Amino acid sequence: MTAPQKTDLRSEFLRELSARGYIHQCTDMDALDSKLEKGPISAYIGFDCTADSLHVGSLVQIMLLRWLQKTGHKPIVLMGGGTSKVGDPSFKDEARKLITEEEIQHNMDGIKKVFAKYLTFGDGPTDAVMVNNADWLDNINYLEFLRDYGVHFSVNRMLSFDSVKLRLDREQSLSFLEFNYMILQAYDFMELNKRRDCLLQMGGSDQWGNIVNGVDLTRRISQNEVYGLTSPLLTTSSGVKMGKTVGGAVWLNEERLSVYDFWQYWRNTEDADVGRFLRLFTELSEAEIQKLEAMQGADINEAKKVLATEATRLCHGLEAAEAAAETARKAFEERSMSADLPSHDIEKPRLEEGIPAFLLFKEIGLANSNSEARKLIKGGGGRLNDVQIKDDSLSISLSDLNDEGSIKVSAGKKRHILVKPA
RNA sequence: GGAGGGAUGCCCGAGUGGCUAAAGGGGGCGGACUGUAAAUCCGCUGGCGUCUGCCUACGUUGGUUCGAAUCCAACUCCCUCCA
Repeated sequence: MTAPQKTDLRSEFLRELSARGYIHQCTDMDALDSKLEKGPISAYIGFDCTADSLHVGSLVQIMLLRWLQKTGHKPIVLMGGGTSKVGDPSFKDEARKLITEEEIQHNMDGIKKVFAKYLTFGDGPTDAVMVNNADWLDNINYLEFLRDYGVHFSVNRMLSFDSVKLRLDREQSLSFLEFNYMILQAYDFMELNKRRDCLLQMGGSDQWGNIVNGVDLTRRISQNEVYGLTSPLLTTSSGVKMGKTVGGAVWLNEERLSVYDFWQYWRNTEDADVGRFLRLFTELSEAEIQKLEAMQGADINEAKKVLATEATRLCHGLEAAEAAAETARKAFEERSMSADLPSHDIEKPRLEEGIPAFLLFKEIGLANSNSEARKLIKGGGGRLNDVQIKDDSLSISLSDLNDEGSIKVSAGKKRHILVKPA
């Protein structure tokens, strides 16, 4: 494993990645650098299709592919249609339903929409392509596979990888099934090298062992030299995994998370993370970033707004990003109503009658249960048109409509929903 | 195959017959302070629109008991050691 050496990198791709903090480890930095310099190469990253959208946790990987394309190379998005069919190996909690073919197809369609925002797909030399490992994994014959490929895997060597060493040191069990995951992923790489002349696999640092196995297998079977590159595992400065908020994961699909909420996620970045996130999640130049991250005290809020708008622009487009920024500006800086806050329609007759506050909070998604809504309100976190309410059963009706013709319902200071009669 | 240990709420982890919706911590949510930040302090953290009430919950199923997370039996899964 070679540590990143930012000094003598020549290819645009690696220079950019290195400067922006995307690189954790690389199997052979120098050789990869020269390959990249000689001409366009194909590189891939694998994604599971266990949900119909990706979230912020996969964003670094997506950005890697985007930079790859931007610097003149060809991204391959590998969907784990084959591996997703196997499902989670540990059935410890409860026998979870296996995902059906239809669900996998549905999820792939959703994920495809995400990638369409970040990459340009097509048939051109640097156009991205999407492939599915079910195409070659589905019909593998066990014995044949073992004889052809199993012989190339040394258990001794596989045991030496950090990913499993930790498990072994802690004396926790490592199932044989997990070993096969590693082998299947290695096979993917070899297959992509054969089919599409793919030279590089990227992924999170947790994928290192799997990637290295793919590099080795490809060398043994095809006598081709391929490379692996991993990105660091991202946490916030407070040590929290990225991408979780009140509503759950920070999804990249608009159907799963509104553009406004996506913008808010970045706006709420911790001070200490601003520079790092600007490099990873926007395409601003180093000079601009240095200017932004140098801001001190309350000024750094301006940098956070830039971060939010830039990151949102990549995912949802400039127009939507700026609209979200404007909505937030009105909501937080003018403390005024904005018609663009997420809204929820309630049938007019019900509003005429009046709805108890806690039921309304539950219904519009500001609380997950009636009790939670009651506790929220009793704890002072419920607001009606910016006025704190203390009675959890307070009847909310048409008489609470404000000048804009809606009712602004808030949980805490940051989550607002406009209730509109319909 | 044999011996021993274990399974507790979102996570970690206490609890060995009633005082247990279950200590403590983490995480999360809300409040105060701020800058829509961090740190700090405070509150909340299974569900149920009638609430000194009901329901659900300590791996699963059954049993003992007035009463079980706690005792017994069988089962499932995990770990350690031996073969």
